Amino acid sequence: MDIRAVRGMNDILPEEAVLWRFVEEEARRIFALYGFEELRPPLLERTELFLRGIGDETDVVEKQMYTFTDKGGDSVTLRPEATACVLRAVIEHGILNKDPVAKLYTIGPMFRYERPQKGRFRQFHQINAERLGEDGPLADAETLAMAYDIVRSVLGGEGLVMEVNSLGCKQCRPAFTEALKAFLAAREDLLCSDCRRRMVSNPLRVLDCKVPTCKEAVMDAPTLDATLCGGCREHHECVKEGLDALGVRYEQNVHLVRGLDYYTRTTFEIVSASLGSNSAVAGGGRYDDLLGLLGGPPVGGIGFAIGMERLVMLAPEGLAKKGEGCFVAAQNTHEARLEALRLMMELRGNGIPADSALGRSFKAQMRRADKGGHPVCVIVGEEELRTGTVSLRDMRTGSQETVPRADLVSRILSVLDKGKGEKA
RNA sequence: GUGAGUGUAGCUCAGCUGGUAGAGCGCAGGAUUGUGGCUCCUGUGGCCGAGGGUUCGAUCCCCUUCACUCACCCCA
Repeated sequence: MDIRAVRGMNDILPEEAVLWRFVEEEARRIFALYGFEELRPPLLERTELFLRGIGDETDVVEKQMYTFTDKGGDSVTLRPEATACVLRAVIEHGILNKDPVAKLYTIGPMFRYERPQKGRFRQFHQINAERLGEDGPLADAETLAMAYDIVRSVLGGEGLVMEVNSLGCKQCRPAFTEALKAFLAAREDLLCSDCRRRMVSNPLRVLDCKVPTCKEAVMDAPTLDATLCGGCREHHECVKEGLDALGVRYEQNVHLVRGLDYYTRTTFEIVSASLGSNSAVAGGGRYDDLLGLLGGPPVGGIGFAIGMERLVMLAPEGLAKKGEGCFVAAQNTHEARLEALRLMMELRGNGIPADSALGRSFKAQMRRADKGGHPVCVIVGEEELRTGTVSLRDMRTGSQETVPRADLVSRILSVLDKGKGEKA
């Protein structure tokens, strides 16, 4: 084979897709519980949307976007994240004019041109939520709780930590940034070479550095919560009260920083130690100025993204099971095979999945019935044809019964039901 | 963009100081001519990532290149 998948873009094979579907279904179920509705924007947007939305000095925009000129001469970009896309759609369709509050989710692929490694790909998938028009802290708390619920529904809560922080607003953050720059400048010789560069371009990032000496150097750096303005401080305290009320355990992480420019006030990450260096399963926060920046009404919002690859990677074994149906095996005669076809159509007509491998030897058919994990095998042979019956073999116990053809559907339904009951 | 590691069967991997490949799993068939799993037997399967060099001879040594993986960076 010469042609391989594009670097960083993965096939999700049938065995894995079962789990992916499970994860998506859990997310949709929980979104519905929280009153969120789905919005599906396109994968391709005008490049300027991301330049304005994400910030043109961020890494994502500077070096990670799949940008090209289309045949009409427009610069377009495969979306690197969903927030800007959803907000664009909200503004374009005047959604907030009909209802001042919008709770939206979207699930799908994102694209960033990065070097792939564990938990990081060029096409990756996010479960994304945006909540617009509610600027109060309790909306933050509830949104964080929802993110945690989704992650926990797949991972079970073990080894997960919800980390929260406040980045302040456009009034109080500049003061903090200045204080931090001054602090770092005084300790420049203790920092790694990357951090020396960052202390100018993006001083907040230094707080997040993983180099031990840097970690030590910033131990007693000025912290955000010390310089937050009264409004931000109150907001943050109330978010935490809300999380307490919702029963979400969290840790304050004053070094938690986000890579996209638009965040204000509340930010959070859900991290898992077992993910290696890309430890965040989910991340997000509040963006009070973004909607206005993109030409929408001056209201705030809060959102998050959950990394599906990372979620799937951490999911326990055997979480999602294949749907159960039956397998139809026929003896090697033309008549038996035709009868098998008729039976399968009748089964499917009654909503029962029916698989087969009619061209193969009878033994091979039975083997496939077993490997496919079907609980029931329907057997059609000369004997059954002659007597107007079919044989039903319970593949789990090995017991077999012969029933009148007319009773096939009802018998199978009851066997499948019984199997479900035993599992539950 | 930077660094390190790894490329051998569909998958996971062995292959000694250079002599043109092996196992397990899988798949197919049989033992069991109408019955899966367990067991046993048989079979299928490879331009040893690609190109060049050294050598009588290279999966093995050298160079180049590509791919993958991990880490940095950044993020979900």
